[in-house]
Amino acid sequence: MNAPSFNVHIKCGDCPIRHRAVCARCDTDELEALEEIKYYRTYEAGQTVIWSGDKMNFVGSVVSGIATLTQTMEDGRTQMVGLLLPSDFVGRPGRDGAAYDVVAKTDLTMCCFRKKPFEDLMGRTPHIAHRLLEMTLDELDAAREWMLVLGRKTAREKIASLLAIVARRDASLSPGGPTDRIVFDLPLTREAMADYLGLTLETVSRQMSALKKDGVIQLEGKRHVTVPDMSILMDEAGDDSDGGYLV
Amino acid sequence: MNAPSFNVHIKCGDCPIRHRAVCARCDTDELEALEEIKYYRTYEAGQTVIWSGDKMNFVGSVVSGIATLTQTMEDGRTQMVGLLLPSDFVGRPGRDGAAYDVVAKTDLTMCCFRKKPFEDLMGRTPHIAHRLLEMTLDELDAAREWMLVLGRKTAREKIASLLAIVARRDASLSPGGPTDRIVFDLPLTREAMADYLGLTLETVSRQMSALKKDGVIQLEGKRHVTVPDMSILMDEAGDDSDGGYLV
DNA sequence: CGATGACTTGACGGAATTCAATTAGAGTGG
DNA sequence: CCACTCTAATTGAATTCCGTCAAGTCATCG
Repeated sequence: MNAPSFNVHIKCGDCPIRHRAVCARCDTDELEALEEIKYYRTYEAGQTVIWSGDKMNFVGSVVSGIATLTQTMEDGRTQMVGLLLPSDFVGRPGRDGAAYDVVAKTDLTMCCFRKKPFEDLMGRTPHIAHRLLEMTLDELDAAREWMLVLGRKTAREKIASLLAIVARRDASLSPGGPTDRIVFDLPLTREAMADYLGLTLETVSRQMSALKKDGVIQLEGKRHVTVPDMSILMDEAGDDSDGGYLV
Repeated sequence: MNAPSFNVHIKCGDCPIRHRAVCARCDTDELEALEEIKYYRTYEAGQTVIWSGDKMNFVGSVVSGIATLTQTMEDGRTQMVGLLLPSDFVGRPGRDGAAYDVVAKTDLTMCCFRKKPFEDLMGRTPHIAHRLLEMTLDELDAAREWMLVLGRKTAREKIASLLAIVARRDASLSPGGPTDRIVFDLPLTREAMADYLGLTLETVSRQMSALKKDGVIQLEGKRHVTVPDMSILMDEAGDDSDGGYLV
């Protein structure tokens, strides 16, 4: 088991998630205080960042890479309950134990703060507390959106919903009008998709094939997806065309 | 359609949810400021408190009664995404539109604040902001617990999980050791249970009958439930025996 | 007493899981 | 470069659980 490494360091001013993370509203002084107590960690794809039930002695933000939040039942059934993308916050101020497993799905860089100093700083810095509240409310909305997906959508709609989320996120990062074709790489294996969607990986595979056959998506290799017409995909997802979405 | 009524008034000091709601950490001065801007509303069972998409001009706490938070797809499929019990907070500071329908399931009393004054007060009152963050984090945990239920549990486990939650809540309010039999009234119709669990009402009914036949629960009438042995119910729910739970 | 709403029960069909076999692709080493 | 291995993914066949449709019960209320 390979340990996380600590060799990186970035100035907050140069940080790629500066304007989206928990520090987004901080002024120069506040950033300096954060700079004092922060440190970086990197994890390799597949490494577990935090085990459910373990004591958490740090909180932090995802700087780059993707991680998942999952719950597991005794008999091994697992459900992903969150997808952590750059700028997302990990950990809960005011609680010691971790409630979920956090697993790096790609190589991952985290900006960490020891919990106690961070909590103290948060007490003195309303900008941080306020931004964290805002982010937590967004996550709660995302979780509730996902409850509709898990509870009421068919397998085909679930797959389309997931693809739509990933497609949207990528579209927001790259240029091109809303009617343009969207191309992206799935950051998740079929198994991880299944864990997110409350399906088996076989069902995921079958529905991916079906969406491909029906021309809703095109596939090159297993992971490279092209969406020729986003509105058709949204239709398949069963959403009213706008949809307030994850992250 | 009968309008909500406004005729109640309670002093914050005498309020039954004083120590659990968003005002829980407020000192006397802060309570006075809240007292200034608050007002009560009551709704009858069945009334819709807020329509999804409507402009929200107030936020507030449930004082007594039960309400639900639901999402609906165009074709009518609905999923409950939250159960609002006394002390729970409704509304989102910093956002205008409501994201979900809020429906009173019993007669309901709410302690309301007009949104703008509340937001201003929150900016000046870290105790309120901090408590709201804490409550939102709890709700996020509850939503994620529920994602496991929706995504991975069988119909029987879902029913058992819901009964366990209601039983626990009632047990925490009334005396009796943890091994004692627990007796309570279901606050939800079969249909509301189905909406919560991502099932049909027929399946709910069948599984209730099955749990009754197997002696996991006893039923008098449709709603009055006795749990002879809580650990058996927990077993049926598929949880590891402790479980961090809703509310 | 009929009407209404909440709930139960049965029969059937279909969607998703389970079990199992096969294929594709990436990486290793002779 | 070509076997060989390992993991990820696809595909098929059988099974099962849950949803759909339909009928019927029970309690409450005007």
